[in-house]
Amino acid sequence: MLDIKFVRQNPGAVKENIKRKFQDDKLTLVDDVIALDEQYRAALQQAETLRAARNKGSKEIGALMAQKKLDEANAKKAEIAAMGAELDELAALEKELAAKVRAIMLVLPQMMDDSVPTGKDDSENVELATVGEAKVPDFEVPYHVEIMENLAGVDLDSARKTSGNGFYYLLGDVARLHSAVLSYARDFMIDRGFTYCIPPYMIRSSVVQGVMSFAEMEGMMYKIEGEDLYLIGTSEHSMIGKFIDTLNAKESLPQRYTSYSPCFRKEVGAHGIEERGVFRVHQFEKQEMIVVCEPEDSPAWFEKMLNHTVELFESLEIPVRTLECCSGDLADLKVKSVDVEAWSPRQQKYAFEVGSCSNLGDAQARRLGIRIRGSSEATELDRRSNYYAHTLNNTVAAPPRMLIAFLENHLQASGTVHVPEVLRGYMGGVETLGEKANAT
RNA sequence: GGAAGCGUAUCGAAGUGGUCAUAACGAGCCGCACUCGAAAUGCGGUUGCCCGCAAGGGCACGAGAGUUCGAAUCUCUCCGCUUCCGCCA
Repeated sequence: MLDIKFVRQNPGAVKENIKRKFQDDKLTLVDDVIALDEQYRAALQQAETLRAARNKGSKEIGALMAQKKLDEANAKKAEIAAMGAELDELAALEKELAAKVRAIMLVLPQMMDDSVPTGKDDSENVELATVGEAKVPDFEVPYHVEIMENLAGVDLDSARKTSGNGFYYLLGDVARLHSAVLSYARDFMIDRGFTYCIPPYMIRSSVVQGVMSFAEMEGMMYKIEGEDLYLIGTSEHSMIGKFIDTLNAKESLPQRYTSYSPCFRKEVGAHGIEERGVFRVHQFEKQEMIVVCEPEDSPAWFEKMLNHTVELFESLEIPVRTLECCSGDLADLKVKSVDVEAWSPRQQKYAFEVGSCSNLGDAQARRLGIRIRGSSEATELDRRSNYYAHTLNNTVAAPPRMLIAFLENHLQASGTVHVPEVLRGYMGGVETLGEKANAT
């Protein structure tokens, strides 16, 4: 959400930002909201003037009552009661206008970073870098479900019966690999100064509305029947929500967490839920990182966080590329976003989106009330009022999707799967998966 | 899940329909004084949001709604906390 003052003062820039996102239908909203805001402030002023008069009168009644001047008090009461209707009307108008302004403000996209390339949709995202050697094997790499089945590592038939499409049973070495990757990712981030956290997996609607746009909420979030609770789509939701309505001391920033959680997503409208396998599923697990920081520090944190993920994949010997989200593909709350895509030896392209690093600027902070206490320097001139923090989030590792990339890239011609050095400690020292199966 | 109690500033806590919310009282924190320095003591300061160029005004006592000329105070709903009971990993 933007600052209404910013919109008022920079309508041109706001419109330009909307155009760059190819959301021309929202252009008229800018002038609409400025006009509504003006009406709102006028109504507010009128209502406040009336309230001031009422407060003053009520105080006088109190004084009269104390002096036992009942007649005068009653006369005053009638006088103020007469103002009641007008005040009610103005209060209703004020409320209505405020709601209208907010409704539009929630729909206006966040101002993007200048560095975001202009483009209509995901086809115009821009490759930034490739890391690792993208290999094309000299044998045929099967579909990931087949690789997993060869390791006796997945049971989709049973999952369809118990839960439906988009769910899975992971078994044996594949399940262990799943846990190993998460544990390794956790420690990888702890080593980089992030605090490990296990958050609530359900959150209230007020928090949901703070961390994402309405459209996202509809398409992603599972609601618990009869409760004001939603299953989280990512631990980012709980982790940013953790800071709701806080006024933070400068010294307490940056806040850096790496959080683990299962993630639940409806994937409404996502064509791909029909995709066979575990690429797009209703339930997965994720090691995440989030940062709450000073506004001026968010671009630097963005780079650092992105590098962490790239380095993690490098250490797992999985080639990746970074792909900058273009303006049209960038979610409305985001200032900037870069995806990490893993190499698919089977498809011979970077096919797997395994991470997404985003700078939300003050969008979530403004919705949730995450503020920083301004300097309290003695002199008035140095005194800086309180201001909104910036929030960022990024994937560390999200299996089982990332296991697809893992298995494809580490599959050997023999059908076994190579376990990279860094993961062996989490796999009981195993260097190769599938050897026993081959032997028998 | 049942019962009772509670939710006021950084913390403890008073206020139970108006003259106490720039929130009593106590503590903490910051500054100053005293001191060689410190402790102790004394004095001063110390919530946030909104409108406004300003003067000023409005709002907030967990959240929301209601009663009233007027609500921290009365009523209702919700959220949270504490204690006891029940249940449970």
